[in-house]
Order: sequence, then structure tokens, then C-alpha cells
Amino acid sequence: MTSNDHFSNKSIAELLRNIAAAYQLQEGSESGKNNRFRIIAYEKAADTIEHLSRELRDIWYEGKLYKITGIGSGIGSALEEIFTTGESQHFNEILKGIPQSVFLLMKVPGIGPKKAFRLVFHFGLTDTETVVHELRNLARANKVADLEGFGTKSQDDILEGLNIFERKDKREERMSISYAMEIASGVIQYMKKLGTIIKRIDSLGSLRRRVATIGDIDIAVAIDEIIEGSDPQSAHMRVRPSQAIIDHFLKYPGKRSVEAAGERKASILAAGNIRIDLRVQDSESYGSMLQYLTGSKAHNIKLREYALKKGYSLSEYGMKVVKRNNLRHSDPPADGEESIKKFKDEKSLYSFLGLQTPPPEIREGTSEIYYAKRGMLPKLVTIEDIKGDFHLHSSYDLKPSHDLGLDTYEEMVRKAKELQYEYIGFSEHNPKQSGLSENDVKTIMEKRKRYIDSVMKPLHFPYFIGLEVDILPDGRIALPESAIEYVDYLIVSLHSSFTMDMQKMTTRVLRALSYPKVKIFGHPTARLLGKRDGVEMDWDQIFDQVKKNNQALEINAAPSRLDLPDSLVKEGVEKGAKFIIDTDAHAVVNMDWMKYGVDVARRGWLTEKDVVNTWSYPKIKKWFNSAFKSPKILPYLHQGSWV
DNA sequence: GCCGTTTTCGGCCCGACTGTTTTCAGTCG
Repeated sequence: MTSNDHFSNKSIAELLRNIAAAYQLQEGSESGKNNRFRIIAYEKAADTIEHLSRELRDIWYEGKLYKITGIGSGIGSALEEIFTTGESQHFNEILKGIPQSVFLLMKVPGIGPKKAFRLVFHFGLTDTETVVHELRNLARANKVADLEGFGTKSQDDILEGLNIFERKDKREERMSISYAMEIASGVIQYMKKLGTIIKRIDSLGSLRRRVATIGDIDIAVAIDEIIEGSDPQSAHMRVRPSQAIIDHFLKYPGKRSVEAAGERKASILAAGNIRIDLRVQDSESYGSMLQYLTGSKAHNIKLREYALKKGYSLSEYGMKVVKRNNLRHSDPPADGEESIKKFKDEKSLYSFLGLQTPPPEIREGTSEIYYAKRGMLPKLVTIEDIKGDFHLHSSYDLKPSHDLGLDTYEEMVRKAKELQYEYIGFSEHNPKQSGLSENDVKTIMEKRKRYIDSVMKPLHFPYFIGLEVDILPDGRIALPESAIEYVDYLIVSLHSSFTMDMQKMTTRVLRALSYPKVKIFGHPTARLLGKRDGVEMDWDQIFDQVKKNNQALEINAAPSRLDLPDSLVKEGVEKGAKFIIDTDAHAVVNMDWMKYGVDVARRGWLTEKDVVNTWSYPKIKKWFNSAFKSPKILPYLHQGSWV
């Protein structure tokens, strides 16, 4: 799957937004009546698709298109037509008559469908090649300000927006979660310099939900309205605390520009066009702000709809009664002016609605509210549950096919003890194939086993000897069968030939999984975040196979991978597959990545029992020993092909 | 156009900020 074609999630989402915009432009005309909710429906579908962690086209291929929230018969059939024929007659009809330049201008910050349409038609800017350039010239020549509804300020904003748009064109990527954490903690450190007027400060949004990649940074600050002990004589102390906080935020040294600044909310852009949003809230309503800003948007909408059915209108300030009936026992609208119910923390908010509090990681608007209502939310796995790491590359040189690690077995064990692990597994890459005979490889593996055994004997720490083995293009593995006896387990991984027909890829992996002692499928999609998309595979077949073979799918915790992606983890566990969270560390410091893998597992709704490296030593030892007999294995360096 | 976990019809989240405005529309999250 390639993300630059017009089947990519990004392109599909953009198309649906364009359809929504087209309907918006029809509003008021006779053909555009009652379009409001249709517009919202298209936008919702676009949002959902943009945030999928898998390619929609693959999901369609697996026949699960209509399982996606927001895709019903209308949008779904158009998408099927697009995936099959390349375009949709229905969509083409809707878009007919609107120049492409309108949709291009909509990408400029501050310009939406209406403004784009007016600019294009008033100035005749129908050429997508020149529209940006022409609009800039018109704005510079003071022509835009004369348009009704526009003014000199919006003219300036358009110029600024065009600049951002062109910068953005060059680099519009999401951050890794580890990088986003650094930025957020920098802002929080800076804000804390304000001292005690800040009662609490949190980074929320996708960072708190622990999404694999982060778009922008959301920060919330709790304040008390009255500053105790402040000197009434001192004028600057009488500045409202919210204003003081916003002012301070706007002076953040990393700021490049101010996007918006109000009384209780501000947005700035930092280097790399990273957007940082700040919200200020009174302590007594801070729970509502935490809930609101954590999201996700889909979760918030579902929660608000749920609240509405119970008679409450929910916002980041609290809950207002909207219906007299349906009221709970003794919650009279507070006497007098204030009839809003406030929440200091999230738990009281959710429980007021009769819900368990969903962990932030699963607030994605899938089924968490359904389960929360029934008290059936899973107890998600935690970092404290992890008892070992099985994908570790040491500096032991067995002439590996890929990178060697930096540190010794002893150093890795020391780190494992620090992390309070109960066992460890070593898994260098397999010896390279070129220049080594089958017997050479066997000798290398035997020598390695002797070495590990001798090193580990005095350390008194339970260990397993593993190996990460390449899956060759035809499904064989890059290790002779005669060498397998020197390991306790094998991790099989894709390191080459990533673009392959889906069925071929599936067959390839199923074959690799059938070798003896294969217990782990390493970084299964082989994606590299921001660099390489995951491979195409029939995941249902893979899930069935690993379940049948008593194997585990790896959740690779390296921040550049985070593979399996969370949505596939969720699908996998629903099919009964087991998982193992590994860091793939090439140095002991990387062993701290485990937390990122746990984040993915939690986002995939995994509990302790679903993750094999939470198990006790005897249990996991038994699991490793349960290797099955492979029905059919091709000889190492076999000349022919399986295919 | 989508959704519903006893619903296949009748609903559809809520608010901040900005600019051009004397009360609101557009954009954004």
C-alpha cells in the first residue's frame, strides 16, 4: 500500500471533506435544503478515516468497510466504487461545477468553503497552478479588502495563511509520541514558573490518549478565581489569573507565532509549525476540562449524545439540565443563577452519567461508552505487569544480517534487574546468509549458546536464548533447521520485499510461522512511522494462525515502529490472539521504551492475560516449550522456490 | 447521510475566537 496515491486515507478524507464543502456551498439553494446533517455526516466520516491506523482500502478489501463508524450505505457504496473503478459517479456529480482551486484554497488556514468559493468566483481564480500566486498579488494590491465581508484584517490574515500554507506544504508530519512528550514537558516547565496561581497543569489530547503519533499539543491549566493573600493595593496582582496565564503563555520562548488568544484559551505555533493549545479552567470545573480536552473528538461527541439522552447538555464547563423529565433523584437545578453542574475531576463526571471512567487510551469513540455503561470496561495491562523483554540485540557478534547491538548480555541483565524483570530473552539477528555455509551458521549458533550459558550461569537470572530471523521473500526463514536446536525460541520478522500482493504476503508469512520454535511474529506490519507504510496482509488469517500455533504477535515498542498498530491489536485480541510487548532494544537505554509498547497494548484493549510477557517464569517457560512440529520445511538455501 | 446493542424514524455536541459586524457568520477544534 502506498500512501501517495488517491486511495490513501488522507486522500479519501480530503475527498469527503470536499463533498461536505460542496454541499455547504449549496446551502440556501433549493437543492441544498436540509443538508446540514448530511454535511456533518461527510465530515464525521472524513475525520474517522483520517484517524484510522490502517489503510481504509485494506479494510474494504477484507470486507469490513461498513464496520467503520460513519460509513453507511451512501458513502460506503461510493467508496466501493472508487476502490473498484477509481472514481465515483455520484461524487463527480456533486463536485461538478466547483473549480478545483476552491478546494485548494480551503487548505489555507483561515479559509473555509465559503470564503474560498467567494474569492475564486469574484476574482476568477480557477487555475489551481496559479491561484495561490494570484490571490497573494490581489491581497498585496489591497483588492481583497474591498470584497464585502472581508476587510483589511482578513486580507492580512489571508497573506499570513498563504505563507503558512506554503511552508506547510513542505513539512506536514505528525510527531513521534516521545518527541511530543518532550515539547509538552518543556511548555509545562515554562508555565510552572508562574508559581502558585497554577493549581494544576496537564498535557491532554492525543498525547494523554497515547496515540502513536501526535498532531498538536494540548495543555490545560487549573486556577482559583481568587488569589489568596494577594495585596489589593498592588495593581498587577489584580489581573485576573486566567489573563496572567494566557499572557505568560504567549511569551513562551519557543513561540513562532500566535494563532489565537482569548480570555481563557490561546494557541501558538512553535518551531516546525507545531501547534500548542492552552485552556484555562477554574479548579472546581477542571474535571470537565480534563474530559473535554482529552477527547477524542469522537468520544466527546458520543459522550455528549449519551448525556443528552439523559437530559444533560455536556461541555467543558459542566452539565446543564436540558429536560425536566428524566432528571435524577435529587439533583435540582441549583437555586438561582447557576444551574450548571460542575465537576472537579473526571471520575465524578463519568459517574454522574452512570458510567465507569474509561482509561484515556481507549477514548476513541468505538465501544467504550457501551461497556462503561455496563461496568464492563477491561482492566488494561500496565507497565508494572511486564516481567521481561524478549527482543533484545546485544553486542555479541554472530556476523548478523542486520545491526548489532551496543551492549553486552551482562549489561542487559543488569538493566533488566533495574526494571524489576523476572526473566529476559536474547535475540540477535540471524547470521548473514552470504559467505556462510549451513555448517558455519550451525557452528556460530552453537558457540553463541555456549557463550550465553557461561555468561549467565553466575548471574542467577532466568533467561531464554532466542533469535530474530528474516522472513525470506518466499516464506522460508534465514536459518538452517540444523541451527534451530541452539535456541529456545525464534522471532520471525520482515526486513525486505515489503511491497507484495496481499495474498502472496499472507502466504509468505504463514509459511514462516510454520517453522519449529517460531513463537513470535516480530513488528508484524514492518511499518516505520513517517517513513514506510505497513505491508498488506490478510490479518484474519494471521490471527487465526498464531492462535492455532500458540504463538504471539509482537507489539514492538520502538517509538519509530509501534507495530502492531493499536487498531490491529484490538482486532487481534477479539479473535483470541496473544501478544508480547518487546522493545527491540539495540542498547540498554532502549529497554526503557517498554512503556510505549504498553501504551499500544492498552489502546488495543489488552489485559494482563493477553500479554505473554506478564506471565510468571514457569508459565512462559512452558509456553516456549510448547513449540509445535512443522508439517513441511524447505532446506536452507534451497535452490527452488515454494511459490 | 448516519445511527440505533429493546429505536428502521427522528433525531443529530458544544463552545472559543475573529472579523466585520450592531447580532452574526465563518472557521476551528
